[in-house]
This record gives sequence, structure tokens and C-alpha cells, in this order.
Amino acid sequence: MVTSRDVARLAGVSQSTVSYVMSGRRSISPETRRRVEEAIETLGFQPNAGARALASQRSQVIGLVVPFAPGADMTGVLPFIETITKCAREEDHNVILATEDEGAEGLTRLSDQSLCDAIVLMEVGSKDPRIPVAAGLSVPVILIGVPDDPAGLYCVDLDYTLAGRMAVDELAASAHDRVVLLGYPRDVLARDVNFVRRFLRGAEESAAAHDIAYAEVSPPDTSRAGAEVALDEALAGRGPGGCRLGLVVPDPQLIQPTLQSLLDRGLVPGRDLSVIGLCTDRTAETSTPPVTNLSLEPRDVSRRAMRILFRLLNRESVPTPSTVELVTPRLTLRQTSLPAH
Amino acid sequence: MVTSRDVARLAGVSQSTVSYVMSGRRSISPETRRRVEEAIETLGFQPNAGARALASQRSQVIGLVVPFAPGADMTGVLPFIETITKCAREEDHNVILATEDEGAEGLTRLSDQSLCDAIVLMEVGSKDPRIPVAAGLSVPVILIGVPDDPAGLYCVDLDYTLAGRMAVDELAASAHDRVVLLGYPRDVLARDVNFVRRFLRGAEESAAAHDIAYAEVSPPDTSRAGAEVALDEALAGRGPGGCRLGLVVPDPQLIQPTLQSLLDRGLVPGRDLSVIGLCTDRTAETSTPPVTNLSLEPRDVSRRAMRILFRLLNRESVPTPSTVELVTPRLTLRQTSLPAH
DNA sequence: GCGGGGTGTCGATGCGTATCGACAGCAATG
DNA sequence: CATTGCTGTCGATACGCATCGACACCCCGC
Repeated sequence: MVTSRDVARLAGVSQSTVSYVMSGRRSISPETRRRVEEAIETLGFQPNAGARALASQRSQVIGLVVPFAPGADMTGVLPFIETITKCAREEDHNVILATEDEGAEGLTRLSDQSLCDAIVLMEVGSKDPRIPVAAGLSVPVILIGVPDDPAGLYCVDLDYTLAGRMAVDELAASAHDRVVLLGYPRDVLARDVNFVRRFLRGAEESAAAHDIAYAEVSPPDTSRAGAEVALDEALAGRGPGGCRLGLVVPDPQLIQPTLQSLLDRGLVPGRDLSVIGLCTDRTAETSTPPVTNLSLEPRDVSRRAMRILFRLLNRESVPTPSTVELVTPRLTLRQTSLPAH
Repeated sequence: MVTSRDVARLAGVSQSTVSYVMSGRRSISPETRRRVEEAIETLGFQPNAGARALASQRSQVIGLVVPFAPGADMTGVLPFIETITKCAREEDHNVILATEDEGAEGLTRLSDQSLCDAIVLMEVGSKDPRIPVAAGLSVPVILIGVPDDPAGLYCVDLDYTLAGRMAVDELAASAHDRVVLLGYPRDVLARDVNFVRRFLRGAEESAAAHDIAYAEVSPPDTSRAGAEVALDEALAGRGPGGCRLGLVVPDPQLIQPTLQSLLDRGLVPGRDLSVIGLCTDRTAETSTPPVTNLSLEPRDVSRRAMRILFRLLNRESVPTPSTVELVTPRLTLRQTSLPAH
């Protein structure tokens, strides 16, 4: 292993000088800098992470707590991980992974062992028991999701209320008579994630504002069978022709089963009714048929979170704590939207 | 921050005794152990990761290099990450993430900065330039995937050759006359991942063995349009009725577009022809219609990799280096298989 | 009663880096 | 020429833990 001492010896300087060349925290003569940098290059020196962390009290690591719970929407998690990792690397930080099922202890472990300098917590529930713990840690915590009480922590999330409103707005604007929201299945409701309520509220508000017939249906789960049950109920009150029906499907996992169930009933989305999903663009593009969607914007949300995080770490100016940053979803019309009247 | 010194003071012992209580590397009297453990509990002591790594030369961290390259099959990556993280936690290790696009430098960084004790490298190409670098690191590297030259590294992967053979075997056994393999798109071929060749070889071998009509078609990409192009070619030589056609689709991303294209042509998978996909069970279950599939078994592959890894770290007996551990895929019949003749 | 082999604890040291205070050298100032 | 103020470098120290050697103590057996 090559140490800064080896570099110092080769460059004919002291170890501390090597350290100062690397950190730039003291001025160094051009000549010395050159010799040291050359020695670093020659030896391929890389500072030992543990020693650096011990001495500087900074691990240069970001803790990322990911939801791997069964039932969680796993397809959407990867873009978050990807974006967060890349943002971290841009600031010369690494990412350490913790799983949701470690619960609050996972957080204290990351913090108390000085494994990381900050934590990003994904998939935060309305009354997430980890929040009070997170608020008491010695490292800053950024939440992706909005709990009822952020306890002074920063929150970033998609603007689900706006998403719900946009979905119904769009259907109302394209002359639909009736909107049915195929809600979240029981296990998601049980996890009590805040975005569910927010989305529903937005949808309800918009429906009320446009004075459009509106109903909510909850499938037992996101399987094909679950979709069938929900659709039976959704289509039950369906009168004879002439009614333009719009389905709103906020659970990404329910979208494809729903589309398939409709096709099986001879109902073609985009011809006989409209379907708007809430999912990543990638999911929407590859669904069959490609579904009109409101994007979850995982990359934007992640970037916003990382931006706050590094501002905190660099002691730059930062918005007031407990600020909730909401990202605006993007509506993309695809094949499941009825053409204009 | 609570240190082992604080614990020692509270327990009335020396700091080294605290350390020995925690590591168990020297015998401790029951009474002393009790007092120390009580003090640890009272103070909520967690050893500082950096200091521990510095002193013990062990970071208790596993480096995981994930493919985030565009075009890579991202849906399948998450189960790997999940399983590897959980296996690591079971052995009291953490997982640090690196992205593929850091290339070989990412590996040397992880190793030379002593950021981790071992590395798991996913999505290894046939002539992956990272292999020679990986072989020269001071930490063990486990490959997920099989390069042409493993350079003494351990490899774990699905048995793609067997998967190819099983796919065609199944079609032959269920009385199909003709098999068309909708291959990988150009960008995957360009990445030159070894499993592509292995799968094709297995399929070809089986086709030859059963003396069944066999053809390979390469789509330009995995979009709907790409699937259309490939299908045009695949269905071109289609004679009049009576021919039982089987499609084999090894690229998970191509499966849904293919199914949809078939439905659009009025060809119902499972009624007019068979489709066998190579994808995770989860993908197969949620495709429309649910596709008969050979499972990629990401969890099994990950677990096998982690088993080797920890055997190496614990200096337990380990198979010969360069050993390739292959996991057997599992065939699950779903709705896209033609019923028996 | 005395030597010998364990057992359990302690003090000291090292891991590799960051950082603080000290200080030599030099230019500018009076 | 003496003084002040910088600039650039060095030595020493601390970070928190693991580990090594030393050693006090106790239980045997003779």
C-alpha cells in the first residue's frame, strides 16, 4: 500500500506538505506542487479512506436507504439509486447502501459508526417511525417523500397533489364525462405512504372543480386478478354508449394488468376509453399499449435532494429546514388517450 | 461521539479490554464481560468505522459495481443489488456502490483507497477491459458473468447455454415445427456480453439435436418498432396453417414489445404460436399475456457469489480460482405456450 | 511451599491522514 | 539596518480502534 509518507519521501518533502498539496488548504510553491504531484502520479497514490475519515471527521460517503420491501414498486427505485450515485460521485463522494428493513437501527448504525456524512431516506411514510430517529442523528438526513411531520428535515418529492389534479384536468379538458381512479392496493395503503393521500386529494379537487362524475376504486392487489376486480367495479355503472370514461391509475404496477384486462374485455384504451398512468416514462413507453402518463421524475427528485444535501455538507446557504421541495410531473400523451371529441 | 474509551471508563476497565470483549479474540471473565456489555448498552456505543478499518485493515465493506449503462437491462439489476446487500448485512458488512461508467479506475479506486475488502463486478463482458485490472487488485473480485479469460477470478452466472438448450428443448418436446430466436439488439451485441453467445450456442445445439427448423433474427433495438422489424422477418417464411411456431426471446426488454406486436397482428401467443422469454419471474408474471419463461435467477446467482466472497474473506476453503459456477434456470409454463398437440 | 502453565487484564504502540503551531526565508517598510 | 508581515514548509499531535507483549493472579501438581 502506498501512503502519503511514501509520496513525501519521493518528492523530498514532509508528509504534511503532501496533505496540503492534495487539500489545497495552504499555499504551496509551484515547484513543490509539481514535484509532489509527480510523485503522486508515479506511485499511483490514493489516500486511505479510513485514515482520512478518522482524521478529518468526514467519510465522504452518503448513506442511501432503499426500499426493498415486497410490494414496493421496485421498478422505479433504480433510477433513484443511479442518479444519487452519480451525483455523489460528481462531488467526490461514495454511496453506501442500507435496506429499509433495517428500520431505524439502520439509520443510527450509519450515523453512529461514522459510516457516512449524510443520509438519503427513500419511500418515507406519513408517520414513518424512522423520522424522529432521523431528526436526532448527528448527520443531516434528506427525505424523499413527505411525512406528516418532517421534524425539521428537508423533504423532496414529486408533487403528487398536482399530479392528481393534472390527471383529472386533462381528462376533463378532453371532454370526458366520468373519471374512475383505480387506487392503490391494500398493502400500499397499509404502508401509509403520504403520496397516496396527496394524489387522491389532487384528483378529487380537480373533479370537484370541473364538476365531473368521479369515483375511486381500490383493487385488492396489483395482480391481474386484482385489476379485474377493480375494473368490474369501475365499469359497473357504465351506461350505454356515448359516455367518455377516463381511468386514472396511480400505481405503476397496476397499469399493465389494467390495460390487459381492458383489452381482454374488448375495450381498447385510446379508442373506447382513456387511461392515464402515474409512472416513469420508461414504464409508460414500454407498456402495452404505451400509456399516457404523468412522469414520476425520479431523476429530478434525486438531483434536487442531492443538491440540498451537498449544500448542507458544504455549509452553503440552504433553504429553511422542513422545506418541502416538490417536483412538477410531466404529462405525456400516448396511445391510451381518447382523441379529441 | 461515544468511543470505546468512554465505555472503558464507565465499565472500569481499559480500552483494550472493551475491544477484546467486542471481538472475542481473547478470553474475558464473565463478570468483566457483563460490565462492559452493560456499559456499551448504556452509552449506545458503536465503533467508529474509519478507526476500525484503519487499525484492522478491514473495512467490512463490499464494493458493488452496477451496470447503469443505457441499454442495459435495468429491470433485472435491482434483485441483484437487493440480494447482495442483504447477504452482506448478514455477515455484518456494508455495501458501497460504484457505477459501471467509472470503468477500471472505479475498481482501483475502491481497492487502493481501502474502501472495501472485496468487489462484486456485475455485467461482465467477454473481453471486459476491467478484468485484467481486477485481477491485479489487492482485494478479491467476484464476477457476475463469464469473460473469455477470467484471469483467475471467480465467476458466477446463470447457465445461459443450458437456458438456450432448455428453451428449444421445450419447444421441440411440445411438437413445434419451427423455432425462431429473436436475438439481442445491436447495442447489446456491441457490449459483447458473453451470455449472448452462450445462449445462442445452447439454442443452436438443441435445434440441431432435435433436427428442428431454426433461425435467428436480430432486431435493431428493443422498441416496438424494433420488435416489428424482427417479427416481419421471423414470420416471413410462414407457410399456411398447420405450422407450430415457437419464438424464443432472450432479451427481457424485447419481450413485451414482441407480445404486443403479435397481438396487433392478430396472432395470439399461446393460441397461434408459442413464446418463451428469458427474464425474471416477476417480469414474466406481469407481462401481457404472462409469458412462459426461463428465470434469470438473480437471487440465486447473487447468493452464490456472496457465498464465495465470504469464504474468501474468512479464509475458509474455497474452490479453485477461475471456477465458473453456473446456476440452472427454471422453466415456468405460462399463457404463451401452445397447448399440447 | 514452590515452580509451572493458564487465564484475564493492562499499557503501549501503530494504522495513515489532517491540521495546528512554529519558524525560516524573504520582501517591503521605516 | 532593524522591524514587520507574508509565504511556504516542517514537526508534532490527534483521530479511535486493534493488537502485541507484559504481567499479575490463580489453580495445579510435586
